[in-house]
Amino acid sequence: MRALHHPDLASVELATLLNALADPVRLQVVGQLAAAGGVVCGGFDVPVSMSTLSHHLKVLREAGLVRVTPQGSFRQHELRLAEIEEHYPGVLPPILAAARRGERP
Amino acid sequence: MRALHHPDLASVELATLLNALADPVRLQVVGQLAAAGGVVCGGFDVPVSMSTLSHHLKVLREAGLVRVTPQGSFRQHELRLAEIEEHYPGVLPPILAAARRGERP
DNA sequence: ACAGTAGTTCGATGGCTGTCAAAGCCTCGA
DNA sequence: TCGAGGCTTTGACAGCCATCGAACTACTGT
Repeated sequence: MRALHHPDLASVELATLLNALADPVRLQVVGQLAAAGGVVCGGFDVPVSMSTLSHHLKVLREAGLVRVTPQGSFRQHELRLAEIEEHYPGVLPPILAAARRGERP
Repeated sequence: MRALHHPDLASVELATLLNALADPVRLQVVGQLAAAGGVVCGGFDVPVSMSTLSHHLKVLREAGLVRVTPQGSFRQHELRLAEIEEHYPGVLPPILAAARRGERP
């Protein structure tokens, strides 16, 4: 499999990070990642096709928001909370809280 | 002049708010608004044309981020900090801080 | 009334983006 | 080795978006 690049948070623009979060589907994804402690793999509950979900996960990864680690034929996704907190302190937690508050089916 | 609509923050989606902030120019604008206490009118220091700036200010206004009040032939822009804080507590301040930290000419 | 200044809107354009189905990889288990 | 499951990539497409110059509106001062 390909290299699976994760950018250094220092090289990620704030606008890029916010842009990655500025989509309802991706907001749902990070919300579920935060709720599940990052253990979820492809079992996300989102209203899009598999290929579209894959695209969104790629956007999140390239924005430095999630780390993807292949484990067998699965892939584990987790939020890079600590690193983000280091470079953009205080930015992510309130957004996660608002996202969690905002999804009630 | 037209009605100059300002949305109720309760009807603004989180994704909309983040999307309004997910642009370098608009991030600069809100950064300067935060720094200047919201008194600036059209004296923004941004690398785009007047019409483009006007477009960005419209996006920010329709996302509930700024309030625009016509004063004579000028227009005063200010952040709706308190209202945003009420509906999305803790979201804006860290972003403003990061934006301020991120612009050094 | 007139000219000037502040700002918006229009029309056009090129680029980016979210979406899907279909085809392609990897990895595991039989 | 073969098949199946899990995920990615490709190709295509429609819609949105940032950008500009030019035309337009609105207000002020003379």
